[in-house]
Amino acid sequence: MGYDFQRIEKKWQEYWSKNQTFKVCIDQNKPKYYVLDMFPYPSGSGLHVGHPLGYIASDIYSRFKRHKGFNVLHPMGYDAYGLPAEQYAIQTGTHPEITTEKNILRYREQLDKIGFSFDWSREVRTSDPKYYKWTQWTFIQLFESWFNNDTNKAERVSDLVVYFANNGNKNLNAVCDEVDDFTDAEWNSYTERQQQELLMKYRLAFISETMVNWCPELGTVLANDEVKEGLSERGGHPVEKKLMKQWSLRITAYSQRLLDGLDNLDWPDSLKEMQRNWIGRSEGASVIFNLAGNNSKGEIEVFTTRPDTLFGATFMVLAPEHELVDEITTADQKEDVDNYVTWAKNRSERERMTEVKNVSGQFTGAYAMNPLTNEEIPIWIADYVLSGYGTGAIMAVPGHDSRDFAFARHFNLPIIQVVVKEGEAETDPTEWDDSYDSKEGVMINSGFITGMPAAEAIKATITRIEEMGIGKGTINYRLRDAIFSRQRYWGEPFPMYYKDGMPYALSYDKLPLELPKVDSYLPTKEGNPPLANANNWVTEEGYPLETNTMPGFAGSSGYYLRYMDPNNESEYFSREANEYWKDVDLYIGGDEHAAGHLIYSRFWNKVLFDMGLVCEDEPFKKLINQGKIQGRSSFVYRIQGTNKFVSYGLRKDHPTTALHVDIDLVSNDILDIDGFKNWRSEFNDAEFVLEDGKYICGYEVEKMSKSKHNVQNPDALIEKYGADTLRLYEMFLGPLEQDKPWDTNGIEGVFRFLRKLWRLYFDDTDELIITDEKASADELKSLHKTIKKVTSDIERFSFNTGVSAFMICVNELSDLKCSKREILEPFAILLAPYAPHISEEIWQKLGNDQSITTAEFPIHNDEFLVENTFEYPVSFNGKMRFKLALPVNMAKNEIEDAALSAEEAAKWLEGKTVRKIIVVPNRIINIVVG
RNA sequence: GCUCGAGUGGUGGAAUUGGUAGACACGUUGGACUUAAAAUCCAAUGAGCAUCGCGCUCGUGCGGGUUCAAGUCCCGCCUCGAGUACCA
Repeated sequence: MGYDFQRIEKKWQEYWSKNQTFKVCIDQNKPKYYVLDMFPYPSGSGLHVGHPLGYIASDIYSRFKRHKGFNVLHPMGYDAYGLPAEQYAIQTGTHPEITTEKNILRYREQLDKIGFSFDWSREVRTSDPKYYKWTQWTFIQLFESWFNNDTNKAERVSDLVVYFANNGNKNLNAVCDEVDDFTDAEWNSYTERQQQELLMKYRLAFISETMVNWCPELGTVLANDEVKEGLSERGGHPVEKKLMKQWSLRITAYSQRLLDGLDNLDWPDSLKEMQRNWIGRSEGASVIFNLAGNNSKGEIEVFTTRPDTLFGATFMVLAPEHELVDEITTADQKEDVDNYVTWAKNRSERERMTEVKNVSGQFTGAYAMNPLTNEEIPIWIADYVLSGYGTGAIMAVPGHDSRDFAFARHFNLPIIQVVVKEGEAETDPTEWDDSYDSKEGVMINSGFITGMPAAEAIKATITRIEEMGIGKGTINYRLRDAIFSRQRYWGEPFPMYYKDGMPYALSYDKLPLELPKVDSYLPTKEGNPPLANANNWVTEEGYPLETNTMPGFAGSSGYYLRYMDPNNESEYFSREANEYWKDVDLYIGGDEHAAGHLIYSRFWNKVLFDMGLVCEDEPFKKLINQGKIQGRSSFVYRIQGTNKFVSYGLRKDHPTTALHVDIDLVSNDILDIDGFKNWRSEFNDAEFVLEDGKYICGYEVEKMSKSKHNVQNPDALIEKYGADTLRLYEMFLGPLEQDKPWDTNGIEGVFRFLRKLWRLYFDDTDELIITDEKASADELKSLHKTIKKVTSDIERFSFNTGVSAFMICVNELSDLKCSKREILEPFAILLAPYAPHISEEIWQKLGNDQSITTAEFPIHNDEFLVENTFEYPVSFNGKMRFKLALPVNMAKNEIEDAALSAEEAAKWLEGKTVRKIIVVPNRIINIVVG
């Protein structure tokens, strides 16, 4: 019979499930370890081989940590809200809940077949009211919080109300929208509505009229990270800017803490870099320019990272949306300015981005004063200045900013050089091809800073403008507040209602606010979100409830916390659970979440941390991005105009068209011709030009997709080879972090390895052949070398080399005809994290009645690895010429003598002088001759 | 444009601290076993040269450099991938 993986895998999957082998509870006697996978969105097409890659790695690590005595939390759940189920509902009327449930069942079935050690008693689903109750609860926490810059953390709005009643907003250093000063007396005289409006400007979850990314095709707004190159991430539909009243999260309050927190995280550098870029901190100064002439009372504030170049500012540019545009535009320019503003407004984001090289703008007719030169400079508007960054206005320094340079050239505006490269002389800017943007250089034509290096001039200018009261050093961030409303059905309802036009939070005992049934999943005729279709969508008192729903990232922002205490009915999680499990020790998932989920989660966690609800400031200590598995598409080559197909090697002889062919019809690039003929009716009578009697297919590495016929789902492979083979093979494919093409060609090798391993323990009739005979030195060496290698490979997440270490060991033990318990029992434990089913079976057959998961991981003993001799590679001038076995403890000078007097050395020494001998003990001997 | 990452046999990849380049596996070729197939086992397999079983030369994207020694470090390029994009 041999290795009967189907029987074995079924048996152990049932055993684990029945015995709740992986159920985990708080155990103060054991150290905790929390291994988390990014939970999947259960899509209709089920798992393909790319999904389990990260799960297999995390499962190996979890099982390893259990063997090492840790209490391992390794949960799984579903990110169950999402667009596809909703779109399916719109098309078919099927409630998204039904579609989602069906997909989850399919996912679960597929996951179970791979033999993961998840504690399913902790499963969470973001769409489950028992879960989203806590998403809504957290939203209320955000609504009831504001950010105090003095303490650098979130505090309660209730405390803010007390402060306002006693002090007004004097001396308050909060992150907020623009607020005028008010006194305690004024505050106390305000109506409730006025007070609520003011508080809204401080809340961490707030509603406001903001410029949002509106996607007409999807009928919803999107957060910045959901827009890629002016198109929606989902579906690739055009996105436009639109002013709408929406919920947002004041994540910008945490910009600096989100940036600083990265330093101590064990995350890939590339991912940290992406987050740093996304946060986009830049240091500079804000400077106030007074308007010249009739408008002399007005002022324009700009942000610049180069205050040193202030003397070179020869004009100003405002974003077309800037609030002063109307006010400052002169009568004779009004028409042109209005036309430009209208034109700019109607340009899609995509157009604006792709037409970056086209310079456009319009003079307003107004002038400002350069505060340092007192020269009048013209004020223009142009859409290369963005309303959303800095102050939406810039001082243009065409000599030292390439965009300003292009603009000045186009509109014939003056250019002044104020920075010169060290040691170079001033040149005529009218002859330049480009501006000099570098900070390396010395100031010229710049009044009191002339002669200073630019870096020093930046500091000196900031000091001067602060003294003059016309500006100050400031820091700007690119990060925007997260827009949190979606005009969709399938998402968490906001626990909010409206009274007198202002939103209020529901009381906690009203949670969860369950998603209502609706007749239509589309927006209403009036253009309101789908929830407006619900009957009676009001509070008990009759106040209307919020009709927007939360975005996809709401449910995923704090799910790792719920896993700590998933069945708690009265709290999100208990203090005890949080203090025990603390944070995620290892988080594995894709890097597509760098600017989304991983920033929102960190923010979410920090707010809860500030409120004393969680004990760690950062949620994910170590993070690994598993690479994507790309598809490997196969092609057949049809001779144009015929139904004749030519084999890969001969395709150049004919004009051909390459067609994707289903990868299930191809094995080792050889086409199953009959299968192909039956694949589609049009190929029934196809003819073939073969090479060596075979039809060889071409291949290409592409994204896995249905249309390319290259999707590999794991079920068929498990059917054919078993889960243990799949697990080993996915790991053997290459380094975890690397993108790699899926190619089943190599899977046979891993399958052969497991069968070979089986034969070490069992004979042809499946009788155990293990003996209690004492192991030999060679056998012990092979085992202990492997223990050492496999342990260190798991610890550094090098799973592919771990698999190869197993193969080497099994090859060696087979050669030694080893069948000794002393060797093969520990070996089974070593393998258990990678191939748990076969290891359990062997373990049981060896007479153990407990699951192998309870066994202690073997520790290698260096004594068995000691060698008496080392085979030195002997090099001459760095080129290896021969090998020489010498005792390991031989003295350096003896090694030199031995090498020089070796028989093979003579030929290389003949007629040469030995200039130098390098001996690195137990490494290498290099003889330099000349 | 900017930021980050990667380029090693026919293929996936290994080489952890600068120290034998190509581990392990696939594929291919030849052989054993078998009526045959599957399975299994053995041998060869970077390229080139060779008085083809002594051996030599070249070889980790390209060009330089440091070093006794470079896939690994430094400088300059090329190609591919990812992120981001008028961020002042």
